[in-house]
Amino acid sequence: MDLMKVLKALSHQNRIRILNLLQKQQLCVCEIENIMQINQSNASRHLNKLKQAGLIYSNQAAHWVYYYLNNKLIAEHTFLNNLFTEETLNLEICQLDELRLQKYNKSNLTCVNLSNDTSILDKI
Amino acid sequence: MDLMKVLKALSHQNRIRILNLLQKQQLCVCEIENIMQINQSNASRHLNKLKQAGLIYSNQAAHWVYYYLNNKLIAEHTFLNNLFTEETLNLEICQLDELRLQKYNKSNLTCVNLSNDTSILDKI
DNA sequence: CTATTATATGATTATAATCGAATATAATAA
DNA sequence: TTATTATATTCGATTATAATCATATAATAG
Repeated sequence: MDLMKVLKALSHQNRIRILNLLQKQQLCVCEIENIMQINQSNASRHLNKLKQAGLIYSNQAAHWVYYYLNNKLIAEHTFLNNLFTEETLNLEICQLDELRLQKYNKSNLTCVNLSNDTSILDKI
Repeated sequence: MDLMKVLKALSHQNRIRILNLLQKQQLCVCEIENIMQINQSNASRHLNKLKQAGLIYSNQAAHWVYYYLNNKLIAEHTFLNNLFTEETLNLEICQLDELRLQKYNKSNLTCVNLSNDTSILDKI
């Protein structure tokens, strides 16, 4: 692990939000985009930075690229584990993200129809 | 604690080096400057950023301003404790810093005469 | 095949962070 | 008092990072 690269990857709020969401479940770019309410290229770029730092992996399924945590790395580096389990959720914005994630999970939205109707998430 | 502010403070190598050194003992600006072999304004600015993030405190004694870790904050946030006890020392540059700190401690140099003769540290 | 869609990337601009040199400030010593 | 010293800060320049828009790529559906 390149510690400085990881610490730099952790130094932006959007990336902390992404990592916090991925703790709950793997998500594809379009899901992250809509839950976090940021645009597509912004999401994609932050994901790439996290991937370059080794914090996440990706996995393509049809059109969609799913991102998920590198749990091995996190388990091997206690400070990462503690950061994600004890700290990130205290950020208000991360709490909002989780609310939107829950709402998304309870809805009938999926990657397939998400782009047609984001009104459920917009209201949060 | 402002998590994002702390994470941003942790995202620069010089600041990680400073925190790693302060784990061992409190140090004044001129000591940090010479041990890390960076210039005075660089040292002062990074120290200020760490102070603004709440990671360190300072204490003036005569001419000299000593900086020391906010151990309470670190104890209350396990990820910080783990970062400093398990990760930073793995950085080569931090190991070199510690060698220089040891050499400094064994020498007859102090804040008072440090500026006259830094040759001991230069050689490392 | 063509059309559509999700994601990545290029190009540009905007914003933020860092740096070294010089200066300001404040403490001390003479 | 004045001179000296340690640290903080200002300045201007540079570099790094981020954001947005447009386009490229690659997968799929029809």
